Amino acid sequence: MRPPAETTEGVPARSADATEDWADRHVARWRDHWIDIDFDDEIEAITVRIGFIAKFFNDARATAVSEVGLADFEYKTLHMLMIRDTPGHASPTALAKDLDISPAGMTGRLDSMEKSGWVRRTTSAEDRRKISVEATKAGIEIWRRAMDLRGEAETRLLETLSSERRTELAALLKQLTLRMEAE
Amino acid sequence: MRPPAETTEGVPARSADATEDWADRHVARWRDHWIDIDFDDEIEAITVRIGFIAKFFNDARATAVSEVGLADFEYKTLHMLMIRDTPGHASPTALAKDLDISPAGMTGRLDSMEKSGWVRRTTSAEDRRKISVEATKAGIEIWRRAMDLRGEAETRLLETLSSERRTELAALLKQLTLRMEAE
DNA sequence: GAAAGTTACTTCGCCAGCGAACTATTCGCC
DNA sequence: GGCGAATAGTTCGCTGGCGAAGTAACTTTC
Repeated sequence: MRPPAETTEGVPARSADATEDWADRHVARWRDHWIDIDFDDEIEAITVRIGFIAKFFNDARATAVSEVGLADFEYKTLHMLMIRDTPGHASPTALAKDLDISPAGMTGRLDSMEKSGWVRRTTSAEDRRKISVEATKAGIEIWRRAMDLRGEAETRLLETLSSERRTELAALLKQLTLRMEAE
Repeated sequence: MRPPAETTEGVPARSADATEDWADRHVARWRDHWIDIDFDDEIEAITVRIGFIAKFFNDARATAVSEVGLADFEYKTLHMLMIRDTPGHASPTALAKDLDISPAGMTGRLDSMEKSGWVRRTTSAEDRRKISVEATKAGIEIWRRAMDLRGEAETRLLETLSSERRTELAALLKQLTLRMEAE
C-alpha cells in the first residue's frame, strides 16, 4: 500500500525477508513523529506483532467456541476450571481471581452456566459459606471439543515456522514470561 | 546466536534455561490427557506464552490509560483514529470496522467521547449522510501521554532480551504476521 | 422522475460485567 | 461464651457493547 520507507541511518537491522508487514508500515509511518517519546522501532514492531498474533488466536478461539455452541465466557470459565491445578473444581472466588473478573460477574456466569448444565454448584458441609464449582460431564465434553478446534488453528499458523525456528521462538518467549513471572 | 536447544529423544526440546515457566507446567500437566486431541507440546507452550505476554501488554496499557484519566475504550478509539493512514480523522463506519465493534457501539463511544471533548463530529456538506470523526487537540494530547507511559512498560519487558535476540524475535514474529496477512 | 435499492448513522431492548452494599457464616480473642 | 472482624458469596444499579429495526440521504433503474 505504501512505498518502502527510506531506510537511512539509525534503522535497526532488517529481517532477511524484505516484504513489509503491517507492523513495519506502522513503524515507518510514525518514526518521525515520536522524537519526543522514548521510542524504539523494533520494540514497537514486536509489541504490535504480538498483539496481532494474540488477536488471531483469540479470534480462532472465538470461532471454535461458537462452532461447538458455547458462549465465549462459558468456554473461558470451563477452560480455567479445567486447566488449574485442581482440574474440574474450584471455589467461585478463586475462579474469579483466575479469570480476572469480579465476584459479582462470577455469580452471574455461574447462574447462567448452571442453568445450561455445564457446571454445578455444591455447598460445603463443614463451612457453609463455601461453594464448590464443578464441571459437569457435558461441560467437560464440550470444552474438549472446543479445545480440539482451537488447536487446529494454532497449529496451522505455527507450522509456518520450521521445527527449529519454533523452538527458537518458544525459548525467546519463555525468556520474557520468566521475567514477567519474576515480578 | 541460536539458543542451544538440544533435543533428546522423545522429550521435546528444552530451553537452555532449565527453570520452568507457567506454560511448561501447564503442558506437563496435560501432556498425558490429550492423546486423542492433535496436540503438540511446543505449539501449545508458544500459544500460551503469547497469550500471557499479550495480556501483560494489555494490562500495562490499561494502567497507563487509567493513569492519564482515560477509559480504555476512549484510548482505543483515539489510538485507532491516530494510527490509521489518515491520522486524526475517519468515518464512524470505517473506525468501527478497524476497532472491531458494531456501528451501534461506535455511536455510543462517539456520544460519550464527544461529550468529554476528545473527539468531534462534523457532517459532510456534499453527502449529508456522512460524518467525519476528528480527534481534538485535547484528545491527541492525552493519547500521546498514554502512549508514552505504555511504551515504558513494553520497553522494560523487552529489554530483558539482548538487542540481537530482540531482532531474532522480531523476525520470527514477522514470519507469522506475514503468513496471517497473506490469508 | 418516482419507486426500489443502497449507504450511513442512530435508536431500542437486551446482556455481561463492574463496584458497592448486603447477608450469612466462621474465626479470633478477651 | 459473646462480640467484632474476616471471609464467601449474592443482590442491585449502572455502563459499554450487541443485533435488529428505524431514519434519512443519496443512487439506480425503468
